Amino acid sequence: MSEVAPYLARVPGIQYGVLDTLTGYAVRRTQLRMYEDFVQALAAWHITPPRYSALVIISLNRGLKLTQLAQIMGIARSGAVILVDALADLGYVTREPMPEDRRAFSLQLTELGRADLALITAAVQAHDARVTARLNAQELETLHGLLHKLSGAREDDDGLPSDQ
Amino acid sequence: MSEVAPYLARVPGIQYGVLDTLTGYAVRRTQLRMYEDFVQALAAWHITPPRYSALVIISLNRGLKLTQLAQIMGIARSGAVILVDALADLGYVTREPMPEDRRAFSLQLTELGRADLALITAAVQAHDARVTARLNAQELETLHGLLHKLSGAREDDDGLPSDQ
DNA sequence: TATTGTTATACTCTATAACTATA
DNA sequence: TATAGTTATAGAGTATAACAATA
Repeated sequence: MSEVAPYLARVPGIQYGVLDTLTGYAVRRTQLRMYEDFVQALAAWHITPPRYSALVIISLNRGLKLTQLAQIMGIARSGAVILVDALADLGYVTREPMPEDRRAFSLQLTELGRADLALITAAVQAHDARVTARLNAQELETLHGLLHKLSGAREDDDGLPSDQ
Repeated sequence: MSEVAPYLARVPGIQYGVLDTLTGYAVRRTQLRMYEDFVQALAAWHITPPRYSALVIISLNRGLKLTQLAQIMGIARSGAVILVDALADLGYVTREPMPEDRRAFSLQLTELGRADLALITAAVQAHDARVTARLNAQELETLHGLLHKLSGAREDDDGLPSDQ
């Protein structure tokens, strides 16, 4: 057993003062709690949040190059290499040669990757539903709308993809 | 200039699929964006979110021991040592001997720490207000209430300190 | 010259475990 | 024996920079 309790759990009898008025602190508490639950819930699959995001994005956007994946995820190319290596080690992703550019590879989900992604997605959705179980459908919709405003959507961005 | 764009920024033309339906993903996007903005806004003060939380908690809860700070922040004692060392290097915190237990120290804010904390808090509040500028007062109140439900408050927890 | 994927390297943050001095 | 603070060490996760192959 660890000496460390869940991150930022509220301790009775402690004054938090201005921290309780900051949106950033509330978001951080929530994110740490959900992240931790995700990692535990998906531990058996060896899937972390970034790995799951990469799997979903690769599955939905065929022929993605490693550099594109890095841009989409906002990480360095060297980080994308490590991420793709991990997904390849799990047998979920392969690097396919691109005839039109022999420097690059096309990231592809394997059959196993596609099959397991369905199961993993079910586990992720169950985790998400469990953690948000205290909110009803309308509250969830409200929360998503508010978070969408905060997370950088531009006023003129309708959120729809510009092509495909 | 870095090769890396802000983390998880939405890329036009990319399909995100199930990711857009997950509360955890929305919270993570928001948290990363706000965290990054905090760090930039407070860079001149050498204050990160954990350092700020520690400063506030030390200032509001006199005579705190390092082990208690670690428990409150949900980190290991070794991490609290590093945190307190950083705040001590900034001249904001001192370790005062506790006559009743010569193993322990009482964490105290210095005069400089108390004075600068007021200025730092103003900068933090300005950052928080700027990042949440797209939400009106009622939306902010709604968001805080929803996040509070998600971040682990128990049904029977009125949020009030049990003593002091 | 620029780009793609890769490797080398380092920095930050976090953890566990062992140590010391006290209790 | 147990606890408070510390130190040593290691593991993620991230970054920058340099490299070979290709454009």
